[in-house]
Amino acid sequence: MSKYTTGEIAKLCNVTVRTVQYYDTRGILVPAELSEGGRRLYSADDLKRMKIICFLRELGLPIDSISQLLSEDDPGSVISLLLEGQEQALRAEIGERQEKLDKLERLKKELKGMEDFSVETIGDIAYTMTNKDKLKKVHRNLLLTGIPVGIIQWTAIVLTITKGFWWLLLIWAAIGVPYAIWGSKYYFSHVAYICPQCHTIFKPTFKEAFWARHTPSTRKLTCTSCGHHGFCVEVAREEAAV
Amino acid sequence: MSKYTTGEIAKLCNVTVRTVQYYDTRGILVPAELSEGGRRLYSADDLKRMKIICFLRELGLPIDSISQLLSEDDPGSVISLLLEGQEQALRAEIGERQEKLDKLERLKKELKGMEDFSVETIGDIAYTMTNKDKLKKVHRNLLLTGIPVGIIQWTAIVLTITKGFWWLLLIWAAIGVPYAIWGSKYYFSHVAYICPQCHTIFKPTFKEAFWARHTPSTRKLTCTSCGHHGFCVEVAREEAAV
DNA sequence: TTGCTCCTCACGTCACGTGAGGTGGC
DNA sequence: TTGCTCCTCACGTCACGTGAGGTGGC
Repeated sequence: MSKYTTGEIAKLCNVTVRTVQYYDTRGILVPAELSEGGRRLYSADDLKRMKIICFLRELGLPIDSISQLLSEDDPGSVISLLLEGQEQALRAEIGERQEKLDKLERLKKELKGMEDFSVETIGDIAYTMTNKDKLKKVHRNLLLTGIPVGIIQWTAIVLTITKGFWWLLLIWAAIGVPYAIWGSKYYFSHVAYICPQCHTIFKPTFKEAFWARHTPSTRKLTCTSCGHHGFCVEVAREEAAV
Repeated sequence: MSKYTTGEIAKLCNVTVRTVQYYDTRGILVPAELSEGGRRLYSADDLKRMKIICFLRELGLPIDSISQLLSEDDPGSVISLLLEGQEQALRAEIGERQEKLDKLERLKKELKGMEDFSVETIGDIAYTMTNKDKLKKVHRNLLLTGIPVGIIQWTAIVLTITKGFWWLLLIWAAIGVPYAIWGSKYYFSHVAYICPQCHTIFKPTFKEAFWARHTPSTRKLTCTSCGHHGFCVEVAREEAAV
């Protein structure tokens, strides 16, 4: 009858001696006998058991589950449950890492367009990233109301020019001008700006914001906190913003 | 100047009080001051710092890396290195889980076709799975040599029938018969079988294997170890197999 | 005074890795 | 006798979670 030492088992299963010893202390692979000097001696059956353990570990199953499976009277009923659970766990872990990767890529993309970089910049980017959906909602609200109004306006203008319906200009003014006022008010009361200097989130005056130069995502403003004047990134305003 | 307690910081950053305390002991977020009673009091800057820490933690960056980044004079040069490293780490982790998932799916598929299941069955499946590539190679070798021989044989047969070249039958015999003998010898000296009863990997006699009923992956044999007679899964023979 | 929050130990997690110091077995 | 293998503690990993027992602050 062939006997294996700890080191032999380890080599045959591509693990360390420490791992074989550990499985003994965990009670999952107890050697068939001990030598007089206290060395572990494994049988051929032990080797088979170890191979099974290693295979299940390669699926990521925790030792407790393997232990349960190996000591079960009817392993057939347990195995599918364990595998199902493990599959879910692995998918969850992959999803988690994927989310982190996505966030990381977004951060990398944002950082690429930066000239002078400080740690606070990361805070600003983090804020705009988590805030992005909210800001989109503000933009969409304005767009959804703006499109019908725009259609009415252009219809009025076209009819005025082609047909000479001058009275349509009155309707244009009656609808378009109040809408423009309401729209601007709505917009500037739902957004705020991040100062690139002191990284404070501030609300500019309506007048300054209305007339300021801007790009799709920034606006040239004066920070109400530190007085810095320059392009500031636009974000949706938090309800609890001070 | 607004001051935040541990609990307030925790709530504003969606973490537990314990986490905030832990970041203090790690020296990554030390409160601006302590109350007379020893309570942590955080400043607005501390809150910003905490937000940055939380964001970086959401990317999976270890605390040591964050600590390094936050204390760096020139964080711009460090950040891209850290992000690059983290991206690689995440991809590696995803790949690892994906591999485990693939193995798990293969195991599930194999288990589906099983009627009576014991733990040792997993060992057999594990063995066939890791052994699969080797077995494929044996099959391929036989196929690659068999195809040209087969073509010669069929050509000989066709010419024999259509043209009446009877002497071609001699060539057919001279090539085909030795090849069949060599091929069979080659095949059965490179495969072995797993007994479904005692899970031993055994080598049947040439004669029994040659005449045995078989499917693409099994063969009806008598186990040399336990004497069980039934269909046994075919595997490639290990060099060191005893 | 009474809840509620916060404080500091201190152990637990999971599967081993990594010495340290000693010994068995060929 | 000399390497080599193996043995048993025992601490370390990583970012907190979870009590226990006590106290600050409104």
